[in-house]
Amino acid sequence: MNGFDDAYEGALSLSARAMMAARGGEPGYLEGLNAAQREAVETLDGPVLMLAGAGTGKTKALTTRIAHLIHTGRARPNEILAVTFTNKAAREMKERVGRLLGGAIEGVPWLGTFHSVCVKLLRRHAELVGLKANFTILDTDDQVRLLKQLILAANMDEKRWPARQLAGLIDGWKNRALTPERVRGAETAAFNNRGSELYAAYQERLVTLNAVDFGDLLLHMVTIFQTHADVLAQYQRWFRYILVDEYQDTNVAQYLWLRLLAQGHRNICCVGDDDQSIYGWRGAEVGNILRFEKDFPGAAVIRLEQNYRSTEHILAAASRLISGNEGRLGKTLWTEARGGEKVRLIGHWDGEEEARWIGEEIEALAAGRRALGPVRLSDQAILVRASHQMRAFEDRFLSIGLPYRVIGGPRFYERLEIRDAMAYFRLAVSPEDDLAFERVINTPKRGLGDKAQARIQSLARETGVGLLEAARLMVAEGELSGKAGGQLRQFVEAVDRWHAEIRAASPATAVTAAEDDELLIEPEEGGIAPANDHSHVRLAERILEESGYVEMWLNDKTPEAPGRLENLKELVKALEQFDNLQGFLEHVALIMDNDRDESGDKVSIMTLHGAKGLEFPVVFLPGWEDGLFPSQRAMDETGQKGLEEERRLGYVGITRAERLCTISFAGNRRVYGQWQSQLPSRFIDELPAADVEVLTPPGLYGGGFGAAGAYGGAGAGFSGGSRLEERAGRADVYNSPGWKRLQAQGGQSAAPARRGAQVFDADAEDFEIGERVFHKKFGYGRVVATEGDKLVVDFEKAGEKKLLASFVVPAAQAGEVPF
DNA sequence: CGCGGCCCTATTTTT
DNA sequence: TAGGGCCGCG
Repeated sequence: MNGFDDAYEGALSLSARAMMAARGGEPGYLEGLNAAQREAVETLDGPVLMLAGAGTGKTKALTTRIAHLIHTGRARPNEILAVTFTNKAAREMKERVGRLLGGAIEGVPWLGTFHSVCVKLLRRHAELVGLKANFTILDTDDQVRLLKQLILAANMDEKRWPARQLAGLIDGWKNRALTPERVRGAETAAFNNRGSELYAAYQERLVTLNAVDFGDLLLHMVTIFQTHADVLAQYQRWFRYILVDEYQDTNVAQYLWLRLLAQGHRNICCVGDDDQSIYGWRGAEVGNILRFEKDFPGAAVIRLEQNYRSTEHILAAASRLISGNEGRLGKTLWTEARGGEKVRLIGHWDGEEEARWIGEEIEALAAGRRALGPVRLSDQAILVRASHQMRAFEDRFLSIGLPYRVIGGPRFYERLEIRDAMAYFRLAVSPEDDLAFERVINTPKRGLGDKAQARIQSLARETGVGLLEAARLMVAEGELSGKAGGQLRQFVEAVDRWHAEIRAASPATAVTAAEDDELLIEPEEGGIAPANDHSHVRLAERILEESGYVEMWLNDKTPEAPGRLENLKELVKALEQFDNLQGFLEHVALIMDNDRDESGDKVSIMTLHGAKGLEFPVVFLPGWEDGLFPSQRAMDETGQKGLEEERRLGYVGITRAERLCTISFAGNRRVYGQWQSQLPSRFIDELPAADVEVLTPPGLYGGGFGAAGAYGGAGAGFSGGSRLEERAGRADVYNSPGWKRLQAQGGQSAAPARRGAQVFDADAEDFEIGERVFHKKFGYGRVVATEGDKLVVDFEKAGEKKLLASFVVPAAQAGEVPF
């Protein structure tokens, strides 16, 4: 996991071949760039917006730009800040920059995720937000546990007001750079009127615990920059050139952070593609990219439009689909590639059949029984909208013995046993880490149940010390009887022992104080471990042994236990690459990577979101059915905006394919255990007929997909107009019992229901706070707040939801509604 | 404290 | 349908 740092270092010290390969006085790395890429590389000063369509070589442009900045002497490596969203992207960039530069370069660029860069900065300035430099970073799990405590402390029903929901709310605020004081208006009323209050309490608690959550990493830095001009000035001077990857995914906090850093020299280069913005639901603001030119007047806007990935048909289908969105910056992707397969479209009777067909198709491709010639399994991918769709494929592939790999899923560092082990390590490093204490005090069971823990808690509160100290007091006073008392004593002693050992090994763990004018810290991630005696690895093993944790799993006879022990071994092994436990914990908090073995010839199954940035020769896009894709929920919650994001998701999906893209849908699908008839996705209607080949499955059900008629007759007529009527008119071509049933049942399926709801063309201002309303799916509730065209409604059954006013009717009218 | 049964809910996910 | 969380019993 840390290998890339070593690779990076290694690459930097390689021979300077790439740079020496100058031709006509030009550095060799400029060769092979097209005109636009070259412009993006050579326009070094001032703001640059690089609009890079899918498959247009943006990483190449970005990394070459970094190399060019360094090579031309424009900046020293460590004066360059390059931020990405994922560790994977950061790693890839590091490798490629290293390869480009070759020669002996002094220092390395600050190249990492927003979060990892922020941690390093925040450690230097922690005291400015009331933290100590060694603060811990909580993950979602810790966060939720903490919030749960606060909700209970506020005397709220944790069932009606789930901590997860509050976590989401707070996350959203942090994404928008809202500190508790800054939450205002209707939003203060969120979460049973206690939202901002609980948020404030949570922040206080975090400071007490000397902890931050992921959102805080950015938020605290923005706060520091906004309130300490000297600190900001220092970094503005230091980071002379800034590069940002996937700019369309930045949220408000990240945007502010970047703007603050760049506003002096304005040497900022943002790379993004508004058409690939698919993370709006977690706070990303496409607006950031759309208004770049306003924020940075005089910005050079460079479009990367030549696609090197896909066939012309695939590109044409994707382009047509995305053209349905409004407010795009607009790009026209083109390719020199001619010919190739059309996008294939096929309908199936149900989800199982779809999985069966795709399985057979994959095998046929692998065996070379298709026009493309043999395609390895690892060159084929299935991209689904929602992870539950994966199951049908897994079931099918298991039964036919087709090797597959699910990408995504539960991550290594999120596993129970890993989190437990980490909590032990955390406690050993920082005995005052109360959250870690809570997590492991009774794991394995030590007879220290709720009652004993409550007593420790209250003693800690009374005396104002941490939990471990309180536990020590209780032991000293002999307040806990018999077995539990002995166990607690042993626990405290063990932690003391581990901690003493760590201190002996590295007495000066304190982060060096910040110098005023110079950044002495090195940007690279910790963990390049030379003279590493591995004593911390042995300590970690002992911690897991002495705590009884390993034994606990040895004694466990559930089928998962052996796997968990394996994982623990793997965890300990990962430690070898670090100097000490502290370094490991630091690193791991941010690298929640889940690279699993990418070896083996297997089909990949993943979500569309997970596929962003990847490419495959052959791509299957199943489940293109209205309500599933586009997702009903996305449309309910954010209306047109949501639909457009879904469309971008479709665009991302199609553009992953290099040579063959197959879209499919099923007429019937089991949803929450109930059979539902489905309508083909509206996005299918938006594909260009000339680039699509409609496959009719022989002998399965009559007629196949109605597109044959549609394309032949109506042509472009599928967009616009009354879709409902059109679909009804086409019902004869959906010649399947499922679709017939749909007709008979009218409002039973998702699509007609949606239209039913839309009968009420209401604006948010038509509703009053406190008004009782009815929603088709969520039932009755009261309006808590209005926000633009949206309402925040506290539903009796469903809890609080934010949705478009048009999906809700006054409760009084609900009786008259023809649902 | 552990287990069995009941109830409830049910995208997308990175750091 | 299915999995997770919670409660109550032994």
